[in-house]
Amino acid sequence: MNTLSYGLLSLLSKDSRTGYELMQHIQPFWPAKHSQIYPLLAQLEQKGYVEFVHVIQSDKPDKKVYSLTEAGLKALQEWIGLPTDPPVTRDEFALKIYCIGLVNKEEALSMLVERASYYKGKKERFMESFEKVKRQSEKPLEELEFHDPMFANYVLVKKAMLKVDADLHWCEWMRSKLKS
Amino acid sequence: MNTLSYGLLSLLSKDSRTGYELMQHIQPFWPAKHSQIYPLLAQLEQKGYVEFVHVIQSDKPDKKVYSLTEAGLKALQEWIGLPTDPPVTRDEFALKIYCIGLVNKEEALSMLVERASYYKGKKERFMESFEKVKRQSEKPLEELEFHDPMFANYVLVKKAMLKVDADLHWCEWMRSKLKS
DNA sequence: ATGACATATGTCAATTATGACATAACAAGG
DNA sequence: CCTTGTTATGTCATAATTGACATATGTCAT
Repeated sequence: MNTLSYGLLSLLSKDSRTGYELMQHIQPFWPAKHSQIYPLLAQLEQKGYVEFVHVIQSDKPDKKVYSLTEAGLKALQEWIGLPTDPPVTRDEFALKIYCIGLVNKEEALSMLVERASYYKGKKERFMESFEKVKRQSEKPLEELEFHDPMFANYVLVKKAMLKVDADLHWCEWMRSKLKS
Repeated sequence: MNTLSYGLLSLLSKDSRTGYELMQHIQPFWPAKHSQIYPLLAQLEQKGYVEFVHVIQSDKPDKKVYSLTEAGLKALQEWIGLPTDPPVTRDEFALKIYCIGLVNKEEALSMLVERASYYKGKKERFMESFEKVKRQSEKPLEELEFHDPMFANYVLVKKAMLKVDADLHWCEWMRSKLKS
């Protein structure tokens, strides 16, 4: 059982979902392609941690809706108690910045503009998620309690926003550095 | 040629370094073990992008000091102009937070305290790097110019600090949420 | 002295992750 | 009508990454 498998169980602990949906929703925390997800779901099903029902759709292709089993919940709870690996970030842009002096200022500036716009797009999507959480929640977000199912959504979007703000802030700071 | 290979060239564009040193210094941008670095260096040498000299040491094991060649510099410059992959972060802790409601508040709080202390340690190390850059630089850091070899060190430490501050800020905010 | 740790390089099996291929049904736009 | 995009599931070869094993020297603490 690798981390991604536990991640899938984690998502399934809130809602039953298809492999396709799991693939989409796990991206912010643990990027993975469907070609990695589907085999892991089959494994989890064999272990009895998840189960699925075929759902026939007329407008779209049929799907398998997965749910967490009792055994899956138990496995998930044990995993939470285990030591947590530190986050891993691999950033090609930072590697390029390390030797940015090799190109001229104009090229460097255009790279930064592009990266800033990438982060702006990300921020926009996070703001949309934030609004979505706000709409779905009955209470004002600040009053959400620990055990409320919306609590995690709220705090994780907050986390994502803080990080993307830091990235954007650095980009803008760099741009002002390069313009002078 | 994968991203890590170009990353190694990037580091070598500033200083000649051993595989061991490259492994240590590339961690913040692109975590990798020595077992991945050494074979890539051999590949890069075969391609003529780097060269090395054996250095015999009496106090420590002998080492190979790698340098960037002209061909390596050319390859590096071409890579900088190519489109840059977005950063990838995999965060087990975030996956656990998603289903944090499964455990009690006390356990959640202790997980956050631990994660906060992890980030504090990271921040301390970044602050040391910052001080080191400050000492090595002749000019005040804010006055460092684009082509100064210290410029990249300065802006990358700044980047790391901003991100770790965001992480720490979120941890403390979460702690206050859980205590109430 | 004995074990642990840092330096230093290397190989190799196993795991993790990606990209390509494959199929299929419907929607939307040109 | 045709291409492109989304939904939906799956396999497989390849690539990237890790963890274990291997070796050697020196230091430092117990």
